[in-house]
Amino acid sequence: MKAAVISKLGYAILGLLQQQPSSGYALRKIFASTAMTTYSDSPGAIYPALRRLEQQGLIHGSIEESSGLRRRRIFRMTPHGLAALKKWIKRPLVRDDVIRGLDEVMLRFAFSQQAVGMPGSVRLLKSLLIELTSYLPELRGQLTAHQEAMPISGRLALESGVRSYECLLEWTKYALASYVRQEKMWQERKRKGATKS
Amino acid sequence: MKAAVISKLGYAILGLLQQQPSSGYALRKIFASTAMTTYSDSPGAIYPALRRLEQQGLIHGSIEESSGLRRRRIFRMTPHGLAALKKWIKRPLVRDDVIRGLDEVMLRFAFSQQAVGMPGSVRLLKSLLIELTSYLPELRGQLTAHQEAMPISGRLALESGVRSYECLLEWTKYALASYVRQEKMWQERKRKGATKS
DNA sequence: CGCCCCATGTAAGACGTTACATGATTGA
DNA sequence: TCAATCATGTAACGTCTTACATGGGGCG
Repeated sequence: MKAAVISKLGYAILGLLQQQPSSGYALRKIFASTAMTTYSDSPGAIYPALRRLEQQGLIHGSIEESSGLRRRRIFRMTPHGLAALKKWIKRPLVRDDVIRGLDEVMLRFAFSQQAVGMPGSVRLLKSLLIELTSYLPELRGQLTAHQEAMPISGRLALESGVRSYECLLEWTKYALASYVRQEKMWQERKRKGATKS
Repeated sequence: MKAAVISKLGYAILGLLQQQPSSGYALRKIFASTAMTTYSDSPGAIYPALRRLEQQGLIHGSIEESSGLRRRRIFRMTPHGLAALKKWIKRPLVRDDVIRGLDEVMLRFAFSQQAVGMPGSVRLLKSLLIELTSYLPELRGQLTAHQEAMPISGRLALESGVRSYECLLEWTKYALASYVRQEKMWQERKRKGATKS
């Protein structure tokens, strides 16, 4: 069995289709207009990506004739697609994900709640926390080690990297805290509901 | 005349060669071991990139026989290469650079001081400041607008984006301030030197 | 009628990834 | 002598970019 290889754009599409079935054009608009602008909205990227996903049996497009407009293909996620999405989100975080693929990690997190539930989101955050706390000192070390040999702009650029990771670490803690809060509220509601009934 | 198209990796190489002539292998080690790990250290990326740059006349490699090891090609930047690097760094910042190509902007800044001097670095920072201050409110607007419709993890992911831009804005101000400080010191030294002589 | 938006697609080309190939030198 | 490191390269493959093509529908 071939390990289904799916591009980042592919996962972004899968995640969006999980939220609701959409046409290629609707996806393009999402990529073009929302904060997901990091992903390509060009037809030359999206339509081939959709075809690949369909050939892998992860999504399925059906022609919708109802509206008077040109035929539109609405894509839906298949059970296989959902499984692939879950697997991707649950994949253990490694150092390399944090260094070279942070945007992909954030994408996984963004879709995590719907796909694997709150415990899954929390797991992802916790391993992100671990990776960040192990990587940051190393990066700071590079800064102090090389700062003599670098022009000011080089040092500042490196500092910007350190800062952005520090910022992300803060966010991770904040996100975890808000999940804890959420869970407490949920428990509370459950308790109240139990006493009432 | 063809507009020399240079990839991000190409510019990264140009910038490093500006600092000092290096072999392909040395460049690979830099990409593999320093904070520049975002750029590929695979030979399949670097050697073709070097060849392209050489064909465009931006760098020139000369075989160094001296050491007993296998022949090594040391690449040096040509005047054309320096011109291309400067042009790239001076290129006006647009919204899109900030949204889709922040890492490239940081790369430009990192090399700016050596290539175009402190005034060039400051110019880059100032336009980054402008773009960020115009983009951030828009991004925050998206957050408030869509937050009802998103799962918590989606909202948090978007918040992480907002925060990282806020963090970058802070850094930009900090970097600008340290250039101002630097300039003051420089003026100071000049004044003292003048009184002494 | 011309123009813009909806909506889908294809083709050429550039670039990076992965994997393989080569070969010399150093050290266990 | 076997493995690791230095050092350069090539080939197949996948994906994105850019640009073009097509065609219906609404609007001034």
